[in-house]
Amino acid sequence: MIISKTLDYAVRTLIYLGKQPSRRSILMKEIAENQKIPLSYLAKVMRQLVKAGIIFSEFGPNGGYSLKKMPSEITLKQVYEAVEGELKMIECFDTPGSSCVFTSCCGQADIWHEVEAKLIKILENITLQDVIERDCIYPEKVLTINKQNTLINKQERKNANT
Amino acid sequence: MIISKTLDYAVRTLIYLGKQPSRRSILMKEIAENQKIPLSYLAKVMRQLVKAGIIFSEFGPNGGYSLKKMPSEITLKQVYEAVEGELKMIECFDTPGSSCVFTSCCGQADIWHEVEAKLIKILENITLQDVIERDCIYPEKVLTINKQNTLINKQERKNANT
DNA sequence: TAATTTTGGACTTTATATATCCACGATGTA
DNA sequence: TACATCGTGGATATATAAAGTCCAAAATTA
Ligand code: SF4
Ligand code: SF4
Repeated sequence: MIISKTLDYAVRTLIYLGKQPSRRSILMKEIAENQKIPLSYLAKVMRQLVKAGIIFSEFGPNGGYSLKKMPSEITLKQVYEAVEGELKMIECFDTPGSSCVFTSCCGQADIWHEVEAKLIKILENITLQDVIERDCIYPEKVLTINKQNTLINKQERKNANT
Repeated sequence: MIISKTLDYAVRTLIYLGKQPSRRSILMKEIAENQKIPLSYLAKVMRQLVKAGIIFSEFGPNGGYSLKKMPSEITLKQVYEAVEGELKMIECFDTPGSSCVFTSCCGQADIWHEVEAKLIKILENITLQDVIERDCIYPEKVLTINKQNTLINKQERKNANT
């Protein structure tokens, strides 16, 4: 019942991205160095975050990562499930592979399900924005993007440069 | 963030003990067979429950285990901590050995601490009584003991037999 | 004393989390 | 096109923790 190192890495990465004053892409290498995360392991975590639709990745020179949503739209539940898979307190229910002989008659499973539901609700109500605001080094310029801009990125930078 | 097998064993054991109509001692072997738990592993779990003051153990013939408190006085938090140790979401705080470079400046730790506090509160508000009542085979006679009797056990049985 | 049952700890096995590696695919620049 | 940059994907290794086993010692009863 403890936050894994992997999840810690993921949250720190998102904090780092969320704190960027502009939406430029950040190199994985920069994150790894700044956050003291093994680069080759971070690569894996990043992939999971991309796959979950939380961050945005770009190849090649000037490539890197950026948030795909506003910090206030990213919940801890999303981040948790991006790296750990679906949040389940106990495996016996909703799990095809499991085969506990007591499944059909167990008060415990019910109870854990209720706890699970409450925990999920808690995590759904905490956003990356909340986490960043709690950070002691709170940047003056926090990333705030219009929903319309969510998918613009390199293009934006290109236009800005001309 | 999943209930370990060990905790599942512990709760099932307590349900089994709590369902006993009288306060007689139950053999570890009986629990292991009834609950399909490896005997030699269960032995370890029982020790932890004894150590935590949740159950009562007696040596020798007619020995075995029984609840030390009423089901309504045993919370899931107690059971959790009996087998898993103190419930902590994240290690960086309150842990002397830990040495995260960000400890002094991390919004994440704060947040997890809040989640931890909420989760603990939830687990403190669920008792073994609640779990047993949720069980589909709810015994007519549920174990209910006066607080005064908490420590009487074998003596009780002896008197009853004469 | 002998039988019974828990206790304590050392030990092994198995599973999971964490970390590493390298060849490949996508992109930008010249 | 050629080349440098940077993320992707999967295979593999290592470390750590969970789960399970075993046996001799201690406590109790008869
Ligand atoms: S005993 Fe109950 S809670 Fe435990 S695995 Fe079986 S069904 Fe689930
Ligand atoms: S980064 Fe923050 S939450 Fe993570 S271990 Fe360090 S202090 Fe704790």
